[in-house]
Amino acid sequence: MPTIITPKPMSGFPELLPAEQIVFNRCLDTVRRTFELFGFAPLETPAVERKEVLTSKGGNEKEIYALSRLAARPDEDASTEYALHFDLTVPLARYVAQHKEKLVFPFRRYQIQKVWRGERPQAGRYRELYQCDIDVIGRGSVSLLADAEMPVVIYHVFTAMGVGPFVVRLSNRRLIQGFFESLGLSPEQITAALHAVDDLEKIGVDKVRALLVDKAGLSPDSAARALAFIASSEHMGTEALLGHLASLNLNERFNQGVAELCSVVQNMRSLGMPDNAFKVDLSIVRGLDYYTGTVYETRLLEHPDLGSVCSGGRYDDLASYFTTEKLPGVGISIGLSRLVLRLLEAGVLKPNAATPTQVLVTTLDPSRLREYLGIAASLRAHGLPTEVYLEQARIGDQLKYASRKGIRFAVIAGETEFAQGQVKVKDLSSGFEHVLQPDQLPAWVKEQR
RNA sequence: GUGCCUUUAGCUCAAUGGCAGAGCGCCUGACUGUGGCUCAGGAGGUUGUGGGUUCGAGACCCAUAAGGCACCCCA
Repeated sequence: MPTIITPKPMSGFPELLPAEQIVFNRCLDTVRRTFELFGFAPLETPAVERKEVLTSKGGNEKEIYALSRLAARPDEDASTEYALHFDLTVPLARYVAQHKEKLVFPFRRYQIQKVWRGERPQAGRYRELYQCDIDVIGRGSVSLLADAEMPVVIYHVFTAMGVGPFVVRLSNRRLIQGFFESLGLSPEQITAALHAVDDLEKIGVDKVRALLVDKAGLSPDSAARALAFIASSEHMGTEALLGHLASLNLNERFNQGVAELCSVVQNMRSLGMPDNAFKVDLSIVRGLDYYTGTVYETRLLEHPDLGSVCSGGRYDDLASYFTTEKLPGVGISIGLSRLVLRLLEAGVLKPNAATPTQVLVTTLDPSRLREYLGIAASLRAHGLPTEVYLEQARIGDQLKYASRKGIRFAVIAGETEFAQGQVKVKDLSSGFEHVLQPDQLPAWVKEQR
């Protein structure tokens, strides 16, 4: 008796049943199709990078999975110089720096791949997950119009995916930096203050106030003014808010941030972004210091606990670790695994079939196999995913098979039908049966939808 | 890496320290050319693992593993 290895789930490495996987893949398709609709080109980089590439940004090495061989001779090292990528931005930076003479700029690419993170899994945090990124990267500069495109792409993705109501919240780091500058803060203080503001939603106003005073060194008065400034975006409409910001005229940096924000909002609207799908929110700063201008976060209104399901922003220099050439850009990223798995749990996205098969050709009479296979071939030739029931079983079991898998149509043909040169097709969702000429079958099935 | 909680049938969960159960799912039949619905029946368990206390442990104690949650982190 061989030793049985008990199969068990691996925490943080999600896997799905077919019905759910179909939903997930449909979402992947939607993302891909929409990215291409906006002219982003596909890119896939290896699952691994050299360790030195991955740690170039001073990343958290604890959370990087390194690649090693399971066994090595005593005199050799089983470890390799490779490690699994933990996001798609670092690989992109390496890729663009490496291939920049062959790429056409502005470089618009999308990338949909798994990434791996060595963190302790918890709700909505996985160790293996899909990221879907788009970026527009320039040599020297990139139009601010690209900043306006990002939320519009996301709007199209989420709308097509059917995730329910959502809002892309956006702000501008230059603006908020300018504001803190006007309070007399040093660059270091500003960085600390931005990190504090980033935590606003998570830890609440009072704790952020304390952070601003203790960590960023603001006076209680300045902290109060900062929080009031940020809160001002909460209840103001977009127009009123932008007008208000423009009237403040705090300093050059602030004014530039305001002007950028106004331009982005205006161009988003021209691109068809409806007002209820976005909101200017000054509490959005992103924790990452490499964002320099526009920043985005997206949340689902009916699932606020999910946090941001899609975020990004503008950066001055993508690949400073890999080239001296300045490559600014703007990008946004969807954490698809967290999003889709959660929406499946919540019932927002519903699986409805465990197979792509739309028509099952039953094999009522094994001696008619040639006819059955022919019917299937004809359905497939018309683009209808079709399966033939291959085992020997009673018709009841064959229909049960179709029913359990969520196959909608069953073709049933036996002595009676063949005698008339016809076939019967049954709609399992309604129980309705229809008898017709075999050559009419594909068209009939297509009509039913 | 730290803390808290959990672990009983495929799944969700019951069971005063005293016969291990239910619902759902699965299988069979009612139904030899018709799935779902209904009805009848059936299979399925070393109660995560190892030790201890006890006449007796699924329950109490210790250890351990796995899972969940929070912290940390989130490029």
